[in-house]
Amino acid sequence: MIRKEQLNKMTNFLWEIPQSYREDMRVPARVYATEEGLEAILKDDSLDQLINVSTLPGIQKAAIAMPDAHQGYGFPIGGVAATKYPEGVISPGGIGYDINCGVRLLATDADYNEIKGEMENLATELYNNVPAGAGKSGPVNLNRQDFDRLLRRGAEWAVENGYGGSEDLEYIEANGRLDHADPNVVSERAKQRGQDQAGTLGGGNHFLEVDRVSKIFNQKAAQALGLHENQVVVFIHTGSRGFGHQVATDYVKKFQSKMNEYGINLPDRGLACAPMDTRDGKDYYHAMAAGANFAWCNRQVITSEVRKAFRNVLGTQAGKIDVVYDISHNIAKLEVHEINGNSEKVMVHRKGATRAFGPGHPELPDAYRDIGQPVFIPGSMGTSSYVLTGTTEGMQSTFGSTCHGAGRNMSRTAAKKQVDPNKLIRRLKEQDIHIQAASHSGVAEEAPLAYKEVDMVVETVEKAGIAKRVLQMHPAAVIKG
DNA sequence: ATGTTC
Repeated sequence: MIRKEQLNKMTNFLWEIPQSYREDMRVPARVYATEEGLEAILKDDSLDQLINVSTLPGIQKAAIAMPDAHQGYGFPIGGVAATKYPEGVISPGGIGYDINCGVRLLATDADYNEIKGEMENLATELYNNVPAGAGKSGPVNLNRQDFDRLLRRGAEWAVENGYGGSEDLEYIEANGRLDHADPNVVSERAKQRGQDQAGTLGGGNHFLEVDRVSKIFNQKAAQALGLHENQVVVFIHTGSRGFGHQVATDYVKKFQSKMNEYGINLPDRGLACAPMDTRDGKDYYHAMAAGANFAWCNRQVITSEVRKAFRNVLGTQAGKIDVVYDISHNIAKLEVHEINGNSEKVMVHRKGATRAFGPGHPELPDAYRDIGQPVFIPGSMGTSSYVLTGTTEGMQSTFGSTCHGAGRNMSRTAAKKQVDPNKLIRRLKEQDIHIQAASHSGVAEEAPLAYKEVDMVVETVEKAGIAKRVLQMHPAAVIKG
């Protein structure tokens, strides 16, 4: 395992393992962390994994880890790797098994103090409207032809079928649809698992949360996002469910058996990949795009169910519920970035990392062009969450990326041993936080003590200059799998 | 993350 002495301190918030550290490194490995944050990251294998990532064919500039980094499959969670297009590789392990896991924020017109008394009813109604937990099916159940159409069209499919309005699409990364999604390169098994899963939350760290805006750091940005203090907002964290998981499983297995054929030799099987200019590489990208589209559709269907639940409990009091934005933190995107003074096309793998484009980027909605891309950073269950925006500096240093959450610092097994879920639920209720969960052991696994301090993670990315705080939110109702 | 070990 790598030790602190082997890292060069570049700034108070950035550390580097030079390319000379190991012969097979193609670029340096960099980690954003405070001194204290680094100690936590060094406790698991995430930086050794980051060094392995730096050996990927075609990797550009650096393998990058965020302050919420922890050990994952092959690649660390909280990592960014950009590979040169088209001769570099694409790797399912650099994207994650939950393809296009991401976070969507909705803004209601309600004031927290006015609807506080309805929060428990709202939690129950949301829980009843949005199936939570592993293996649950949702309101959408499609035949194969319609499901293929959903995979091609993403969030658009949901809107066309009565889940939300077309104005929602403008406020989703990539407008909720990646081109080139191809159902023909997705296994039958993946389609079977996914065809009744749109509109479901899933388990693990996924959640549906009602929050109040508790503190504003940047008034101008908050205003552009349509957010103000004490406003009730809704936070949705989920991904592509069993569908994306099966796509990832299929291609990891396929690539692992063909690494010799591609002539690629890597230090960890979890890095299995294919050159983007091969049939296999293209097929995975097109399958991943289908997974991404499924996840956007999922969050769009859930949005529509949330609107229904609010109407059922509050009538017109909730007002119009708008999509603020929808970000992806497990995805690879073909983007143009400046590398050594040249504009280069790269496949930016973000695994547990959020795209954070700076002000002026053409892909941002008009209303957000001047403030930069909104970024949503959830804390652990029952703690606060943050809205940030991307920066110009981040475009240079991290391919326009930042962190994605608090990041675990304890295993699920260890958390289960230490936490009594009923006690935790009671304690949170005393703080006016209402939990509705499908699984009590899931609640224990997600206890705040199993996570790093989100405030520390957010402070690190802000001080490092790769994202800027806009506001803080505080939970009032939490739906968990 | 995941029909939580095809």
